Amino acid sequence: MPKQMPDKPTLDGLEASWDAVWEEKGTYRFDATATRDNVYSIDTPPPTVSGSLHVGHMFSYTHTDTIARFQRMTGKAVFYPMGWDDNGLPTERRVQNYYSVAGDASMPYDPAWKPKFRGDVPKDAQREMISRRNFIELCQELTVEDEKAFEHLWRTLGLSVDWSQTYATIDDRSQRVSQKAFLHMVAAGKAYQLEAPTLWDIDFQTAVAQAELEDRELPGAYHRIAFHRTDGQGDVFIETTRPELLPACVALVAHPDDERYKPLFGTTVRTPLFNVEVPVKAHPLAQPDKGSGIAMICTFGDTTDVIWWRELQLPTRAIIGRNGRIVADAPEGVAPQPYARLVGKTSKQAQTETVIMLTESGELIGEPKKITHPVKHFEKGDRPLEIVTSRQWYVRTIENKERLIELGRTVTWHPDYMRLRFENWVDGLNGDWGISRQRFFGVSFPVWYPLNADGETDYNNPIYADEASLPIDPASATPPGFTEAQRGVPGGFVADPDVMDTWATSSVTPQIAGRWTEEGSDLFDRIFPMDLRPQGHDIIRTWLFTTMVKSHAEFNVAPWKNASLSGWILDPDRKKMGKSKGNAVTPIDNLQEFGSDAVRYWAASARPGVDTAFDTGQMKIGRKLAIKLMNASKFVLGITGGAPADLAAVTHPVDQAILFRASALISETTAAFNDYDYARALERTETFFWNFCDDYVELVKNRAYDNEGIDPVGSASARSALAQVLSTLQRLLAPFMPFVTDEV
RNA sequence: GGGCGGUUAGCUCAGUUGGUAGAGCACCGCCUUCACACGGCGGGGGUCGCUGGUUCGAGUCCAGUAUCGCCCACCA
Repeated sequence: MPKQMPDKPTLDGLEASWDAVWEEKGTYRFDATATRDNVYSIDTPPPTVSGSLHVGHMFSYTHTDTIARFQRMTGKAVFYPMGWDDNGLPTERRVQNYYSVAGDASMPYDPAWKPKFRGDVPKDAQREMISRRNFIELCQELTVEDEKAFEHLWRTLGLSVDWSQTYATIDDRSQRVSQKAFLHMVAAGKAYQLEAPTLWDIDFQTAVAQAELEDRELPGAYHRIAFHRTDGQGDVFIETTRPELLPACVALVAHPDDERYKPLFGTTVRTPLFNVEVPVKAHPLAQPDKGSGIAMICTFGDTTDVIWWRELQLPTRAIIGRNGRIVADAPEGVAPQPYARLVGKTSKQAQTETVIMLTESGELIGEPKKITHPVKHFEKGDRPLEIVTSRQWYVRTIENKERLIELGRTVTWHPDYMRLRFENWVDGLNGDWGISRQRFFGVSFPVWYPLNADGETDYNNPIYADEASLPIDPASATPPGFTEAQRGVPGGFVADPDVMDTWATSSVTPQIAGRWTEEGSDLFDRIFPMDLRPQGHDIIRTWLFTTMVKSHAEFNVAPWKNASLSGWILDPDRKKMGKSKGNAVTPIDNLQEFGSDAVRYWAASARPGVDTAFDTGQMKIGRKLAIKLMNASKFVLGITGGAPADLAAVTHPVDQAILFRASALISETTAAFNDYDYARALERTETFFWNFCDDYVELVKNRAYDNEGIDPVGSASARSALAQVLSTLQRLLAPFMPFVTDEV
């Protein structure tokens, strides 16, 4: 029903009132009967609900929303779901602290169990061990509150999401889809398990994937150490930053063309202190200009060690345990006396002790030379990664590099150069994708292993769950053909204790949102491959890449037609916001201060992919624009009485000219939107709007009023043109400022 | 070492077939006249990183270079 035109239009309160209207009318509901060619589907990024809200969220989600609103206005049925990423380490850590619990994958589910504490954990409380399923239930309980806060923010911001299409990455639907996709890959030979050296976080005690690594500059020192030639011809000097790995040394290596070391190839040397005979080998990866040009190979100091160990077929002498401490038993052949002095120590402590021993024995040459060097870390971890041998699940990527790049080229990238980041990442992969994690809050592998008569696990004959039984937790469910009483006993079975990496779940968001293979649902066929994947450019190597891998494995097509990459929000010091402490702004405050349309204006002013400074000045401009639109509309509607435009009445050349320009603007902005350049569409519309107000309106004002009644034809012409252009402007601005345009 | 992006007014940025440099903010000045003081109008301010080339004409195209940032590789 028409509202009374206010004397003084205001932006205040529009968010709440229009959100209620949109919800009540189901304005943004997906039409599930629409056919694929009339659907526009969006693979919305599920935000990490255990993280805090920040302005970066509003920024990138606004970009997507302008596209969604544009597509809806072209007549498409827009599939715009929302997911919550509650799966993974951040949630797990919060749950541990909030309820004072820890997960134990071997414990059975106890449906009656309740937590003793909720946030009010006494300092001396002992963490209670609970089953994985109980742990997951706590995670779900705790994240519900966060999800509410996010939904409130999104609604206030005016995201035209269909709120009946939501999911959480740990809910049953996500688990079923993740497990099913996994079983398909196993059946097709695209996923496999392998016991191999793995990058390992000693604090979280889990494997870590290549995509989760980050380098940090740490102080270190080159230690020059003497190895003794077994032919009695003197010593060979190596330089190492990790002398504590001496007992793990399995060979020395130099470049095949290095004249200094050529005579040594094929001979052996003895390690200092530990007195192990190791060969001297040649390998092209050895760099003559690094250190002394000859390096010790340890199992394992870094990823190059792994390559040498594999390619030169060297033995294994592992000394670092999964907790990062030196293991109790010395590898075979290692002198026990000096080794005993290292047992139980951390790498750092062991290094100090080794240096003392080497100094005592005279085998450390000179003072260690201090350096700083990059050291690999888990991006969420504190201490450097170690490499330990462990059994993990992998998805084949290396053999599919070419095909993945090819599929990447079937996607239209916005901006286009982001495609190269994807291709560079794929091109640079040096191992398959490790998807198993030794954690609790994640999707479990639907797998058990038989135990032989001696109670040993038979990893070669895994028992896979039936697809019909998914989702399942093997720690609680019993494999086909067994009874629960056989769990953990010889001749029985054990569950796979691991969970999937968080990316192994979020990499199937199109399948989750689209209810893939869900009984009674044909949604997936209507939305897949999806039209758009919007996301930040920082997670091309994770989310975008892994989604491509899964889509390739299951469907052999790219999961979307377009990928649009949003930039970062930078604080005024050009630092990434939210990373450094104290500069994070609460988004809801911005929305209240400037109005959602103004914040959306700021976000939409940034060109696709461009890192953008947080700028309240730009929000002020947006607010000004929204107010101007109100006032201009008040003027036009006041003069026309809200009557629709009669284009036949537009006879005056000035009026025809403005319609002509408006028409050109529609073409230009439509083209920009079709090219995902929302910023251009906004900028052109804004420029036109200000010219319209400043020039055209002032020019025709008196003729439109026609207070004297001397030119009714000219007046009608102006009124119709005003009404028509105002209507055009409302629609062109609607994707950016939905609250004020709907109000008008 | 490889790849990518930026470099235009004090600040944040736009500038799409090459055709006499733009916006907002900030600064200064004017205006409460019937859409707009949560405002309007006007003003000052730029050798478009640098060098060379193509062209009648280059912020725009080409080559080179400097510099900042991001990603990757290296990690003895």
